[in-house]
This record gives sequence, structure tokens and C-alpha cells, in this order.
Amino acid sequence: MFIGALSERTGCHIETIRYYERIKLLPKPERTGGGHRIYTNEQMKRLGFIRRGRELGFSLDEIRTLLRLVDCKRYTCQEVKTITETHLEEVKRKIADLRRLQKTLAAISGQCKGRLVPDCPIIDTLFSEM
Amino acid sequence: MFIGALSERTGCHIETIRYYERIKLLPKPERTGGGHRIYTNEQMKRLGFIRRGRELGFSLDEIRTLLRLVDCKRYTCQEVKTITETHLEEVKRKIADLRRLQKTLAAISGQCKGRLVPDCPIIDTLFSEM
DNA sequence: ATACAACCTGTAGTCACTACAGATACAAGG
DNA sequence: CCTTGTATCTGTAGTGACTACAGGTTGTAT
Repeated sequence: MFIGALSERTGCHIETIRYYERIKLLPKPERTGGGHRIYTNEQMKRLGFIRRGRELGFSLDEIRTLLRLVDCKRYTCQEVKTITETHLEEVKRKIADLRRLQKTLAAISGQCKGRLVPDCPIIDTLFSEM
Repeated sequence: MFIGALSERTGCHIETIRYYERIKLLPKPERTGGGHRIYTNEQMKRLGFIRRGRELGFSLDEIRTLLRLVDCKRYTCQEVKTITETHLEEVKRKIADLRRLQKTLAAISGQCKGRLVPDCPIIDTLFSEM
């Protein structure tokens, strides 16, 4: 399978696949005589792992760690769970941050009547203390 | 006021202040004979505006637009409100995304018993379809 | 006069890609 | 075999919003 086919099957851009190879998340694939990359199903599975990890918001470094555990074949479920839960905590923190943001934005936006005069509570808020 | 004092008073790193100048969010300040930047209260106010905008999650580009409206002194409240509400929508979208993420992570983490065997539902999930 | 902190410029690094330019390879049709 | 056109190649630079550093200069107090 060439890189274009892999890209279509995984939904991962070609440039991104090459990028993952460059940063050693994906192993160097075989090449044709002319230099085109040839991928196996094994490598497609690995790329799928990476993409699904990304969809769950894991950083590439976290994914690298997970893959290393898998590669070593001596990972423990506990190690994996710890990474996941740490990540989950961070997601929760981000949600809390954004909800506070949402409240503030809704509040200042609500104060604003949208009139055509240069006298705006939003600008005022930004210029004064919060 | 030198850059260090400005940094302390606004809680903005020195490098960041110079960065804002470089990208023309802050005007070039006066200098001493030796080349040290000298800031006025006016500029401190402007930096405060930027920082508070950032705390509300506005991009530097959005802040640049807001500042241009302010600088022109012919902004309308409506323009400001539109930028704010667009941003608010994006914040809401991000919250929704993260909550879906949180659910999934909690689910797969919950399935994992954290035992010391190399047979982990989290890894399985990442290797199979979602 | 000296010490030393604060400041200067310029460059490169971060994360996770994305976008290009310019060259080469592959596959199909004639 | 030759042409055409798409796919792929490498390498570099750009994104956003900073951050970090090296190596040099200035301000200020003693």
C-alpha cells in the first residue's frame, strides 16, 4: 500500500504520516526501487492507534509512551491506566476553565446592547480590572 | 517605567512584552540613551487590555481587531459584540468537544482494572475502531 | 571604579501539523 | 517504447503564542 492509500484508509493526511515517521512515531517503511513508501497492515494498525489517541486528545508524547509500552510487550495495565487518568484530569480542568470563560463572556456580552455608539461595556471590561 | 517594572505590574513576561512589540500589538516605546525601553501608563493600560483579552481566550488577532477599533475611535458596539459572540460560540463548541472526550476517557478508564497483566482494555480500544 | 542586576538583540525551540517548490516515479493509454 | 498525468519524493518554511538562551551592553549603587 502506498502512502496515498494509507492516507485514505486512515483519514490521516499524507504530510502527517511523513511527519510521524520523521519524529519516529512510525517506523521507516519499506521502499520501492524508486523510493516510494510501502505500508503493511501492521503499520496501518499502528497509525490507527495514533489517530485514535489523538482523537482522545492524547499528546504525541503520551502516545509515544503508550506505543513504547506496547512495543516492549511488558506494559502493565496500571501504567496505561495512569496515563489515561492523568489525561482525563487535564481534560476536566480544561472544561472547568472554559466554563468559567463562557460565563464571563456571556455576562459581558449580555451587558452590551450593540448600539452604534462608541461606548461599549466589553471594551470597558477589557480596559479595567477583572 | 522599564520593562521589568511593566512586567511585574501586568504579570506579563518580559519576552512576551517584546514579542507583542515585534508583532505590532504594542507601539514602539521611547528609549533611554542606552536603548532601554521606557513605558508610560498609557502603554501599561494597553498591555492590560491585551492580557485580559488573552485570559478570556481571544486570539491575538481578535485582540488586534479590537484594539484597531479602539484606536480608530470609530468602533461601534455592534462590531465588538460580534467578535465576542463569535468567540463565545467557539468556547461553547470546545466545551462540548471536551465533554465528549471526558465521557469516552472515563468509560475506557473505568473498564480497566489496573491489573499487572499485559491485557488492557484501553490499549485494545486504541487498536480497534471507535 | 567596580560590581552586578537588568536590559539589549537575535535566533532557535516548542507542539502538531500544514503548505509549498521543484524534482522524480508509477501506471495506463497509444 | 513513449507520453501523459497523477502520485510521490525531499527539504524547507510557516502557523500561534510564546519561551529560552547566548553573548553583549546599560543603569545604578557602593
